[in-house]
Amino acid sequence: MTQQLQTSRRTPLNRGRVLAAAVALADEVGLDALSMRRLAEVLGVVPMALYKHVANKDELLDGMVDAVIGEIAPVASGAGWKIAVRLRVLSARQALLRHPWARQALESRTNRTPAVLAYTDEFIGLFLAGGFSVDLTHHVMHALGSRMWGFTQELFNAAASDAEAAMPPEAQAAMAQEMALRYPNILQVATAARHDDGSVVSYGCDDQFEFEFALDLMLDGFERLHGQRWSSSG
Amino acid sequence: MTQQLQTSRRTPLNRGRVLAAAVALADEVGLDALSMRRLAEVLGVVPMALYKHVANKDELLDGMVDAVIGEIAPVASGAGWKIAVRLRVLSARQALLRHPWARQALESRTNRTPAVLAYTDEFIGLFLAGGFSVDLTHHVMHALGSRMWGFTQELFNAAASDAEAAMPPEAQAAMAQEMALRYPNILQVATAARHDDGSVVSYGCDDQFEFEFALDLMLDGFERLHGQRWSSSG
DNA sequence: ACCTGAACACCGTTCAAGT
DNA sequence: ACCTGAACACCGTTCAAGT
Repeated sequence: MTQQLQTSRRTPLNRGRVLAAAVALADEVGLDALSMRRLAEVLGVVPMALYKHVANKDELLDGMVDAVIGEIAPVASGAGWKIAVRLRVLSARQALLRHPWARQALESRTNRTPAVLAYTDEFIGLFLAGGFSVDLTHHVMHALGSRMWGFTQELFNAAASDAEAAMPPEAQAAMAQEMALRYPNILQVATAARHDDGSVVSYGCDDQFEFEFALDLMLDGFERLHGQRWSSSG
Repeated sequence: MTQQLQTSRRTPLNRGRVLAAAVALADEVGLDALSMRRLAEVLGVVPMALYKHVANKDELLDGMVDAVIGEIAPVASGAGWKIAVRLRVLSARQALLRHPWARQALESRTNRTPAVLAYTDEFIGLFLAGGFSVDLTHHVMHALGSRMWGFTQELFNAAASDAEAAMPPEAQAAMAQEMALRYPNILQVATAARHDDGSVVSYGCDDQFEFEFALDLMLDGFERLHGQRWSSSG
């Protein structure tokens, strides 16, 4: 504690140290618990000291997002567009999975940082290099949306089924009965899909499988449209 | 002001009035500016008075989401699964477009309210009634994700291009030149796609077209898999 | 039964001052 | 050049008290 404070005093703050500490703190406590004041405390510094290195909290978040994007593997060379896009998306997914807060940060940002723009530009380049028209590429990018970053909005998040797992058995049974009565279709689909846990809702699915299922569905669709020289004007 | 306060005193608060006021306030000022304290002020009441009608802010947000879901048109009867799903999604989209904050609220929620579950259950029912296997329906629901609610994560949001539109012409020109040098692919795709405004980034697109393009791409994919009796196990 | 007042433990950020 | 202290204008929420 005192040790850390002294170390901090010795080596002065800089933008890189602030961002690295912010990423580490968010990894540990989540994005909602990341405050300027708490970050300052970790760095052994008074809150206002941070404002010499980042303009405000928004810029801090931008810097954190850029750091995560820096972890995405570069484009595979020599592969066809479909394989290259697939690898890039799955690599982005790995980086985002290492920093669970990054998805929320990416969603909340206005997102025009150089790293975001560079990633997007390279991504578009994969389709153009594959012979896609500018027109089709544009719609394809919209259709992919956040899937470009390796994530999508899931139906229900993990927190709910974690809470369910913590419930006493009789409460779980009562919930299952209630679900069966009121929401029979959900129960059917969820029960068929459950893998490791016995949750009533559709968590405990193989997220990676679901993600690739949807990604491949879209890529196959893009391939088909490209093959038939699809155009939005006709 | 005094008038409003007196009216509020006459008719006591109840959950419905609190929720209606919250929806109206969020419509007006956005979700980030919606605070318990500000809502109380609008209702001419002290902040703590709200806590007799909603347990906390999370429950308030759940109630607001439920109110928006209540605006979604009921399922079309007698149509095939593809048309019924399409109509339902586009109706949800209309409801969400009327309340721009609802998307953010829906994303942030743990989302297990009765209204969310009921909507999801009916939605799943459309595929099952269309003859989809439980297995395929499960993956299809994951693939749709938030598209079920009529929205998807866009690449860049409107705020950025609004800011750009407010920039002086020479600054816009400088930005275009910078984009051309650094991000030529983005510029190409964005320039080809611009409709009404002259923005350098990909806003000013026809959102409705883009949404339906992606939705139909997925529905066509689902139809194809269903037709070939696709199963995840083989 | 319903509402209030005061308080607690937080936020992000500005401003003037220190070294 | 970099950091600090005090302050401002906010949050959500608890608790004991009022009517």
